[in-house]
Amino acid sequence: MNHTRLIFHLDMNSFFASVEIAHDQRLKGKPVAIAGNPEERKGIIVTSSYEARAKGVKTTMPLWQAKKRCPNLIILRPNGERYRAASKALFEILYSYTPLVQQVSIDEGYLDLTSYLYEIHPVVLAKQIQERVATELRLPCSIGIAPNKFLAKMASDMKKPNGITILRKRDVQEKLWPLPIEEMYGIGKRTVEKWKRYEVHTIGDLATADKEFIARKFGERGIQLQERANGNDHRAVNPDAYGEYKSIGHSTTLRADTRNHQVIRTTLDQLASRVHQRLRKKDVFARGVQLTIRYHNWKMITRSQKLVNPLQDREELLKVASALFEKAWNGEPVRLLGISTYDLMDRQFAYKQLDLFSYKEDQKRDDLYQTMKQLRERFGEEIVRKGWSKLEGDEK
DNA sequence: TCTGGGGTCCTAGGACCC
DNA sequence: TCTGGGGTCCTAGGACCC
Repeated sequence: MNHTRLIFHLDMNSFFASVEIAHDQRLKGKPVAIAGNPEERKGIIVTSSYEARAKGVKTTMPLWQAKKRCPNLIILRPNGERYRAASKALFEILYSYTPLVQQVSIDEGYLDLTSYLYEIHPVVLAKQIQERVATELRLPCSIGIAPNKFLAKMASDMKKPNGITILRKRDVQEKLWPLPIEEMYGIGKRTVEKWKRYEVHTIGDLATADKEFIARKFGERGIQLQERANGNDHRAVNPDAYGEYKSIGHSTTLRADTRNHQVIRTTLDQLASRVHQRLRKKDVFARGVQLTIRYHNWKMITRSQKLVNPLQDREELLKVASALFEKAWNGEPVRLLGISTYDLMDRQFAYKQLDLFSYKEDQKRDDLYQTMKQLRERFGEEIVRKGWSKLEGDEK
């Protein structure tokens, strides 16, 4: 039951920038950043090389600000195709070690290598993987080695680039606890202040705080974080988690804030098309639709709707999303629009559901037919017909 | 000259049912 | 003549991550 596991977390170092450098060696050693097009108001840093970071370039920073900090910054547009190809090659390498690989994003994944535990030293194994990624793909990565996912994740973050870090349960107190609370995976900018208000400044503070107190102030989530701060995490490496989407959606920032119905209609139309294409590609149906509006002042609202019958059809999706928009829009200029689908199900389940639905409709018709028949038998055709037309007339 | 786009998970409140 | 409590589903918002 209580077996020791061997979990790796592999994290690519500045993935997009590294792929570009691997593709064009002349970029090596230079400050490189990947960023969107400022003309379309998408000019933010997606990622950057370590040379750029050294100059103060940071992810999500507006491009103009990055240029100010690093005037000789080499800026490239994202090349999704190229990154997906590199990612595919990376995971093929990982799968050659074990089928127990859980991809968590394009450039990051967990491996359950427990079966190697007494065969080979974990660090030797990690070096081997790192070497292969470096020689076959010309890409750097960091690997965290631990008995569970949380510790492996924290470990891979400790040495970058090209790091290998072991974090055993017995190392937690010495290596994990001194870290500031903001470095804890799962605690973000928004809650750091709250934690600090309660004198929780380090991961160690969180680990050793009174459990009742944590539960009272931070709820279930707080307790979960405290468990992890103590090095406990029982989540399994789940190879199927990636790709089993819970939602599929697209959103886009408009070139300019707008109240223009035509622009909004066109945008929703395009978003519906993109979402529809992906639903079809995965061959899934959705039982829920969510619409997102971000206003000129960055205020964001969402409106969602559950559906009786699962949909995949583009027109239906557009209809639901448009209706949600009309209901939600306060008339102020819109900055961003998004359409997302959720409660997804495979085709065969969707059809079962549709069949069931039409079955119910049929059932209702049958019931009505039976009732009418009985009425006719009791009161005669003429009376029933009059009653029926009176009813219909009353409705108008 | 502000601030992208893809997701997951959690919480809180209201409706509704028993 | 004052008003329980639990469970489930749905919606909206928000935190967080890459």
